Amino acid sequence: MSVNVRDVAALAAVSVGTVSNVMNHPDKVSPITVARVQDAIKSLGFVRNDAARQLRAGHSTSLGLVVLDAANPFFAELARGAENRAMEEGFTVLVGNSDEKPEREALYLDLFEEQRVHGVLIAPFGDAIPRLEQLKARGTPAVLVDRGVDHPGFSSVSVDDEAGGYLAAEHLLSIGRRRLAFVGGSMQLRQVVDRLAGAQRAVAEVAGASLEVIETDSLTVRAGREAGDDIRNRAAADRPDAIFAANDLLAMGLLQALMKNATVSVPGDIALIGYDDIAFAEAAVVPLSSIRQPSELIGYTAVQLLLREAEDGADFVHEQVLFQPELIVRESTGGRAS
Amino acid sequence: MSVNVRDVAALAAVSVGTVSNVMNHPDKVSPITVARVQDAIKSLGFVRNDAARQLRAGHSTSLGLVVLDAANPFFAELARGAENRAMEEGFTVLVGNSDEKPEREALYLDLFEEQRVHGVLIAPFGDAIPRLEQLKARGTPAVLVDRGVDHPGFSSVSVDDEAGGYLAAEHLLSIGRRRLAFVGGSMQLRQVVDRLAGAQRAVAEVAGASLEVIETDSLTVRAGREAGDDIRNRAAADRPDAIFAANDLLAMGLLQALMKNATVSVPGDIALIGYDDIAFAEAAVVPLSSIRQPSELIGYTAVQLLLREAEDGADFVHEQVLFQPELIVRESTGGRAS
DNA sequence: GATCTATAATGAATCGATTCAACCCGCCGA
DNA sequence: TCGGCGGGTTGAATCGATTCATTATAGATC
Repeated sequence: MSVNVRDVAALAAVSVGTVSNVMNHPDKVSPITVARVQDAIKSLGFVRNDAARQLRAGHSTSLGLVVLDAANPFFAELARGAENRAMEEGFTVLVGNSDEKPEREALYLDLFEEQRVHGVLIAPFGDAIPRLEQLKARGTPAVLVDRGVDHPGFSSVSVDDEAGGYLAAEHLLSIGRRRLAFVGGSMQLRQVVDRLAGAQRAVAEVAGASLEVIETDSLTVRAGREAGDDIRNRAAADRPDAIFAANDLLAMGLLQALMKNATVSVPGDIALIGYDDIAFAEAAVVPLSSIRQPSELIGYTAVQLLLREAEDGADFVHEQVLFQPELIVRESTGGRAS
Repeated sequence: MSVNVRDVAALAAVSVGTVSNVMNHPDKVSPITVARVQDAIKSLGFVRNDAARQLRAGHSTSLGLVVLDAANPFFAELARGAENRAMEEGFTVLVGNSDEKPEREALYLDLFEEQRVHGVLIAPFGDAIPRLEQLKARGTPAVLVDRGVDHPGFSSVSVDDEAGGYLAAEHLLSIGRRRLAFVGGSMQLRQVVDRLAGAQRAVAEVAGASLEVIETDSLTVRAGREAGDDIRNRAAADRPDAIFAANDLLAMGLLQALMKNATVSVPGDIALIGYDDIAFAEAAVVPLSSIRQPSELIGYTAVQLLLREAEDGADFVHEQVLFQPELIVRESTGGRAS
């Protein structure tokens, strides 16, 4: 049925080794032969079998990437950055969506391991470190993205979430708000915990300021809407006067829910700031203040580190890259329209 | 270095064939042996090599999906639907991003073919049919998504774009607008052409109505912003009084650009309707009217068809599934706030 | 002409899981 | 006692590209 190197070799009247060389080391083959083999390939419609190639090579030319939510533009951009860098080196990126579920995360890691991927990028949920240790022990390096590690055994590329949380809360305080709320979850996500910690630090510095913590089950528009409904249904006096949402999806959901029936005005009654600065934040009902992260750069850099580690092997020095977040002020916290 | 079936067989004191059977046909092996082999697998940390498996099997257990823009939530949802159905049958989905570029599209199709994927789902750009014919001839079935085909050789799952375009334009006309503009591109995309055709049909039915066509180079927020800047910079009298954008990303970009410096009011000066009804449309500066498509269902159904075709082989009857679009009215065309 | 070098080309061995024809062995029925 | 049956198990053959030690050829040098 399918055409293989042997068929090509026969038609071009050369050996299989030569066909292989034409595809992988054309400089080792005379130009005339190259041409003849390529003609044969074309006329037979030969497509090389990657499985056989991989089997021999011992590992694939793919990288695995596990994200928390593929529908979140932040991760879409991160993935794009990763893909770009990978493609420059001839690698492919397989994207798996954990949906913040440990079992799905595990499933993709298993899959990637069976595929003998060159390495794994992961935005981990909960404590995936033991599993990653296992991978590493079997020769598959891993880099954590969007999440720092104290663990010296792994490289990571992330943004200083504590600093970002501080920036956000400090900004809310600077515009005179005192009864802040933090909306986010799950608390299994380090990003969320760190952003909250930063916010708490900022609040502690200002006398009379408080920070209520409203935990959500995920970082989605839906979860934001639910939290927003709860807040809207409170007596006006019990509502916070500012909300820091752990990401922009939550913030968008909050925004929709709060403004329903014109119950709450943003930023009048409640100032709102998100996190990630996704493209849609600027186009929101009330353009959303946010904390910008270099999403594409994170992916790009992570692949860089991963490939270096795969190359250098055991004597690779793990690196913890930490980018700094940036405050973007828009109308949702009283900034002028852009 | 790596552990293989032979090692497992040795430790469990059975043959390699038995190890394989434990993994693939446990019913053919006595319970005691199964247990012994599984112990050996666990204690050695054996992970089966998918490349070897695939080589023997002749094809992988993956499906390829080529989308026009992975950052577009419409395709993110479509991919999720596809993944869900695929996972139910034990398949994996590899997602490739063509970015509306023929060469990237070709690259991913090549890649998928080398990987011997079970089948391909594709939202094609331009005329990919010949290439798909080639794939099919070599045994890889393909299903077109988000795009109908007259071609009987392929299944397709799409939404009636002509009807959707008609719905959108008719709605704009029904609220009294007469000087419509269609913003979209590239015209190599059948979706865009069909939506435009539907709009033209609606406009032709109303005396005194006109439709200007403003072509963009892609269906992105950026392209929308550029088109919006152009329109904003026109003399007020030369601006259309309603715009139908070929998708929501364009519409969001248009919205941002038009409202800059409060130059143009939406829907006052210009009514605006998008297409796809992505989650962010509802949360836009001015909540966006749109044409809703069952994105997740499209992906789900497409995988369904693809797997059936892969199963049945040559005697499979190709099916053209056509969903109907739905008009969603919001403030950007004067609908009441929800 | 003999010797050496550089360049091309060869093809058997290899990667690891799966398959399948052959085999083993205990047991039943004749 | 023997043939037959069938659940378990075996292990060589297989998938297809790549590698590498070996061989062949042409050209250069003395």
